[in-house]
Amino acid sequence: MCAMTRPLRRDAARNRDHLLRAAAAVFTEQGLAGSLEEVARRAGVSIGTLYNHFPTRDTLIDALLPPRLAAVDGFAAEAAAEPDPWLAFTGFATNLLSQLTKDRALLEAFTGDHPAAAALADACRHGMSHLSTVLTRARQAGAIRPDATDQDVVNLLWALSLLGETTGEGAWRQPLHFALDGFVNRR
Amino acid sequence: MCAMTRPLRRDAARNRDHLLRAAAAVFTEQGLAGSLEEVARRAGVSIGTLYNHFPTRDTLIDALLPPRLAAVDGFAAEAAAEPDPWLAFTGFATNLLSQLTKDRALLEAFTGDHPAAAALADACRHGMSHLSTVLTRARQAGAIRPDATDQDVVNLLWALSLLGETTGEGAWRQPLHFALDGFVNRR
DNA sequence: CCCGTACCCGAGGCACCCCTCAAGTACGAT
DNA sequence: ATCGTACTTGAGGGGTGCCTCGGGTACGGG
Repeated sequence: MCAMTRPLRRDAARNRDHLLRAAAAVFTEQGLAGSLEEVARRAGVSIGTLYNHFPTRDTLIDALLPPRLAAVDGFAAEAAAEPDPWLAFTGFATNLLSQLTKDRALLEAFTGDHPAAAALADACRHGMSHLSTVLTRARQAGAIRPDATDQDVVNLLWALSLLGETTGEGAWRQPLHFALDGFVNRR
Repeated sequence: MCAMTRPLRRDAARNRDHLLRAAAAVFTEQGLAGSLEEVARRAGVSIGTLYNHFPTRDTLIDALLPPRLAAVDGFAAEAAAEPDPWLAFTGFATNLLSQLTKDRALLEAFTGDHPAAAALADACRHGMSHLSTVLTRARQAGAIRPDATDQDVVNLLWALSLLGETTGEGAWRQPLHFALDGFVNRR
């Protein structure tokens, strides 16, 4: 926990850094099940070295994902600052999707395709609670139809994320726009 | 083309049948990139025999998918018989999704994940034209918002299919219901 | 019943991946 | 400059999958 461990030797620190960068690239492209040998190759390092630094795939994932979660926290803050609860919700949804479709690893982390590591499970719950907050506000303001559950919204966003992952840029934007219209409360 | 080829020997016909059944199961579970050795194993046949009957993966796929397309044609007929253009559309969409989420191979065929065989490309265009027909009717009746393109609808359905494939049964039904509401024309 | 041949088998070559470990390298404290 | 050791290396064993091909099996016409 605390930084009581001796600092890494310079070459080791460099290698670890290269590995993390390479893993980010490979996981973003191939998902969390991407090839570790490919990671080592791209890092310019032997496969043995990869296993020295990260004994299991999950330790690598855990070292990699936390930074990316900052983005989601940022979206939540942005949503909290938006006075209109409906706009807060749609803005959050759009931001989240744009993030998830850019990064296959993040999507798999959120959707739990991988029996991954501790930090990951936390992250997932964290993101969900942000979404839940935004939704609750919209619901209390009467902006969202009352028969729509949190899970329905999650499923819609999840679906469009999967689409974005396979089609690449932007195919999800119009559908999201129309679909969200279907969640408006028309008393 | 015509059945000028000598009929198969009895054991060969049996093996071919077993292979097709096994392939259907494996492709439905694992997608069109599923293991051919697994197919041979489940068919109770050697891998060599599989390659005797189907020299490439695509010949196997082509022999397998056409029957399943009948279902989609049926949905289109049902939609044509429905007097209300909006109900025709939503019914068709629901039926299509329920089919695509049951069969990963069919979904991949439609979404073109696989650089597959001739019959498949036809099938895809065929299904699209059915959808286009239903949509055009709804649009001409003024039931659907005019700024929604065919592609937007396709993308939404595609997205929910992907969701259904990963979550299994039913997670797409409510989201589809709400999302379609967003496509209603509220002049 | 017999034989030609249509068909089947499965070992084996190739490629990729996971993970380990004994031997070698190079960092940095002295 | 020297040496202990933290770190790196890459061959290698085990696994899975694709596809081929030479030898064996059994079907069915005669």
